[in-house]
Amino acid sequence: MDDTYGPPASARTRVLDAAETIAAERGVQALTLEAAARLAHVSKGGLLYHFPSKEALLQAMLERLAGELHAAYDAAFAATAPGIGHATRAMLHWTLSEHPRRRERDLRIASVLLAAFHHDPALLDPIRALQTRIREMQRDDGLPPGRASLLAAASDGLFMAEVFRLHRPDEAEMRDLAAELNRLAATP
Amino acid sequence: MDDTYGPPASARTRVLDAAETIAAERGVQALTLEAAARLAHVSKGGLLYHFPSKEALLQAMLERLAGELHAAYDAAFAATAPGIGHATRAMLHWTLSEHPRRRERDLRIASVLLAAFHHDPALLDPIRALQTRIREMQRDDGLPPGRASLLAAASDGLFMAEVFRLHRPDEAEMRDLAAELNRLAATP
DNA sequence: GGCCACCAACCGTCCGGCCGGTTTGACCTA
DNA sequence: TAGGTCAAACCGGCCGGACGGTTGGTGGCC
Repeated sequence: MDDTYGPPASARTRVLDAAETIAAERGVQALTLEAAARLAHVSKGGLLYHFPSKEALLQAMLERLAGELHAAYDAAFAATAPGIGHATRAMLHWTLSEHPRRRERDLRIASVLLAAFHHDPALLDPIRALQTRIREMQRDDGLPPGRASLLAAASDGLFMAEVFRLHRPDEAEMRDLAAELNRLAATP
Repeated sequence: MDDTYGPPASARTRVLDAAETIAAERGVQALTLEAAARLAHVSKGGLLYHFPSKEALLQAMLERLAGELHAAYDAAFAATAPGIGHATRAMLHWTLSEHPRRRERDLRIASVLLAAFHHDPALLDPIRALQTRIREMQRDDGLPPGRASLLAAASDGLFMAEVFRLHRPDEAEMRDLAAELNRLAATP
């Protein structure tokens, strides 16, 4: 979110933030143009000035999200020690990162994905592109065949548990799981 | 689906099948009471005779699905050789099974989950119960700590790629991935 | 006759999208 | 610097359609 101080956020940004907040806190079906406009302190007409249709709004949300995720992965890659499993360890570093609002972050991502997918599955294309890019970087990672795929799938699975509010590992289980993941990402 | 021959399917069953078909083929937002009734050759009033609300319909879909999945897991467990990682190998056997319509099966499950979740996340409780049961069986599986969790997450991740129509491994990648999964499910 | 299964027309609500305004502020010109 | 111009940004009421749910029936079978 645009939580930096300084000039007040533009109406466009406020609408995007509001839409994400509604989807995350009240669910996909609560995300209507009127609700987003109201939370962003913009009239419905004003919202439609920036996003001529609901699909345009969702598309903009997805593009912004995909941009952030690309940048986050690149940062994780740069901050990860080179060597065997570089791209894979970077991916795990990002998914397992313990910053305090990890849960909120995942919930926000999940809500945007669900809202967009509900309207039109094709809207997820920017996310598919990110996934493809990471898979390509993993290809020459020096890990045994199937290993990178397995770890990517596991990472996706943890995320899915968040998306659908399924079983979330407790702290101890998470620690063991993370250790196993990291071990497999560095063992040829 | 109820594709056995014999007495014609009851209206109730036809409606459940129709609802699943619509969700799978045309997406969650196309699943309306009218559409389901039409496809099932039942009037809207007739549908509401069996399912007094949309929520009741979705709940029935979920319960039927959860029942099938419980039975499928039990069958897989019985068909799996005992020993280290029994419950985990059974889980993998089911998710990786190569029966010809695996893709359709996953798509159908995904659609039901999405439709129910969209209406009310609490409707997924029967699925959560199944997941909890499998986790409990895995607890005393004789695998190193974190291993069962990892493999369960990977299994979920493969399923999530299907749910959101994301990257699906090609045949070669799938073979390597399956080999790696099975190896890890049998190695202490 | 009476009940079960089903029908078809209808209703109220909500939501996406449109439209005719109105304010704001940047830029020009004399 | 006062006045004028114009477009970008924004307003809020309205409409049409779709969807979930209701109601008053109707035919067949025990």
